Amino acid sequence: MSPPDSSRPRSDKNGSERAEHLAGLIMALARREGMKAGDRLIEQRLADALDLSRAPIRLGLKALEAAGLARGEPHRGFVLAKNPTSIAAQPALAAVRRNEQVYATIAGDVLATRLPADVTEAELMRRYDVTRAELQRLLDRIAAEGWIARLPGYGWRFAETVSSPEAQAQAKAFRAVIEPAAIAQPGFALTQEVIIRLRERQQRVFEDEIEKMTIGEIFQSGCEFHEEIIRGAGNPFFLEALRRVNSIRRLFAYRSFADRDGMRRHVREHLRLLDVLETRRYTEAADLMARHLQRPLVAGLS
Amino acid sequence: MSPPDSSRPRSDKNGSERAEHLAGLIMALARREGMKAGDRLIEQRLADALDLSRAPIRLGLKALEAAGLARGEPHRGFVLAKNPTSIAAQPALAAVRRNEQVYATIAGDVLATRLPADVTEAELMRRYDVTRAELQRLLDRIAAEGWIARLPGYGWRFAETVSSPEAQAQAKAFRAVIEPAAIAQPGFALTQEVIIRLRERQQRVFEDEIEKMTIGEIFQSGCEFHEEIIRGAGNPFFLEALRRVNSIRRLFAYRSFADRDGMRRHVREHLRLLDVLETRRYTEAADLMARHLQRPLVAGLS
DNA sequence: GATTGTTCTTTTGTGCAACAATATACAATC
DNA sequence: GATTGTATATTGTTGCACAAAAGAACAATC
Repeated sequence: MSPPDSSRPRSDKNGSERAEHLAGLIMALARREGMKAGDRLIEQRLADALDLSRAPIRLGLKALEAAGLARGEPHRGFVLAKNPTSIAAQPALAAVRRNEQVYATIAGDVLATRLPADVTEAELMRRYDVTRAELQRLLDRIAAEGWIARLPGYGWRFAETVSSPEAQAQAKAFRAVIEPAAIAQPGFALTQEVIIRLRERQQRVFEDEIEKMTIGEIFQSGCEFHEEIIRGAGNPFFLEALRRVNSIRRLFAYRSFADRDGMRRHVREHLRLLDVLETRRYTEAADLMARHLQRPLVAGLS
Repeated sequence: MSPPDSSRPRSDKNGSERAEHLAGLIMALARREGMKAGDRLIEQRLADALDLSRAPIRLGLKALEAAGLARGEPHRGFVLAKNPTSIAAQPALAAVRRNEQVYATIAGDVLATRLPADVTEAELMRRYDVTRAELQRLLDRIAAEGWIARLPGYGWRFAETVSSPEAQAQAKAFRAVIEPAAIAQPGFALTQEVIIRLRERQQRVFEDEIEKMTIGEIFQSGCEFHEEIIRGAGNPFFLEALRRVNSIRRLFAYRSFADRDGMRRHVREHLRLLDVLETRRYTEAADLMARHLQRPLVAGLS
């Protein structure tokens, strides 16, 4: 119909989009693990932690070096050049992949119901100007996160879980059921190591990182905390259910504002919960969790 | 390595695999709806119910006619030729699609841990002798059901939810938490129509169909019952969580034997539950549900 | 007025071949 | 002994042309 519009260049000439992405993953990991400047970045260890092999890790490391965040000597591997900070604060890695942007745009459009519940791939390809392959990866990811599903014929349907305005309250109600229940499960237990690791991380956040973290990171850290706790039930169904809720809550998170004080209080509750869990008073812990989840707090943040 | 084995014929000459599949869907629907011989099969209505358009429905109807299960007059549409019975009992439609078999085989292999947790697509293609496209559809479906997930690099990883031997008990524990809790949610409500429809269906199963149904069908009917109930909470997170558990329980179901008496008792409990729900005694209903779910019963059947 | 028959358009799946990314194994180096 | 460097095999992705499936609109029939 319209003139054969010279479509957007197939692949922009930034050679190393993937590499920068990997670099970001590595930095995020280093951050979570509380690594400091000077710590070694051991390929195999990173590979294991990220469920990859050394080849892609190495790409990421080279990108980190190019960005000045790591230093490498031949045969001696790489070393962190700076204390890892928020990725968002690293302009050198700011080449957020195009797909991320499209993802975010779609998420925004769905949340604002600017998209119909049922859509076809072709529609989306036109609307967001992506290739079929790119779109399919996106859709697969979204499907895995549980907010879109294939229709039997053509097209996809967004889950009501996202499109509805009450979704946030519903997510909260759901968590208020499963999280305390998980803790109250007969076999519930957390190893000392896990508790220590969680406490360290929360403490770090509490003491000096809250100010430097983005909303997304704070949210992520909260999710990981709760998921680690619920994992203690030893029942993957609880964990998986929580993961799904969280992946949807993440969509809302970007809209919520940063209330650093509220967050501090929130993290303090996490620490308190850990204390109770450590002494194995699980009934009490379940109770505490229930109250923790009821607190109003920052919209959408727990 | 081995001689270039003349691979399996691309597409066996059964022209209408898809059509038979659609026919099966239509019969299953007719069955669920309690239709009888002589009832009209209205294209648009079927299309709406199956989330498809009339084109594929029509294919299915023609296949049904070819199989002698429906009769069609020009310009007068199709009519059920026989009371719809178990699809398994319809040899004419027995051309279960090859993919179903592969699916079942994979499921079996995973349950019996004959497969490693991490697999690559190429491995699976070789092992089950399917094309890439076929395999991808299967994997997508399995991923949607939640028991496999893509790894960041190559390959896929089966969820521990399936591979572990305690999965069944864990599914039960999880349901015992969410189902009663859903009923106990503040806004819980079921419309009279839903209750009536459910009661009808359960009654039908109870009175004369249990004997004729396959394990899979009985299981399916149970799932639908519970899902319909939980939907009353108006919170899609509960519903979705239950759906996921059920799609995994379905894998186990095929291994369990048929205890028709246990099932009768089971269905009777469903009917009792409906009575309580009808009078809006939700606390009591939640209780009843909790007990219903605790009952040992047939392995894997609730 | 509802339903079916027919036709046309749009959308999606498929197979292939070149290409890119990842994994693996082993040698080299600290 | 652990870690990095390198080479090679394996695996997955992309774009394209073509085939098949699904959807939509409207006429024909009951």
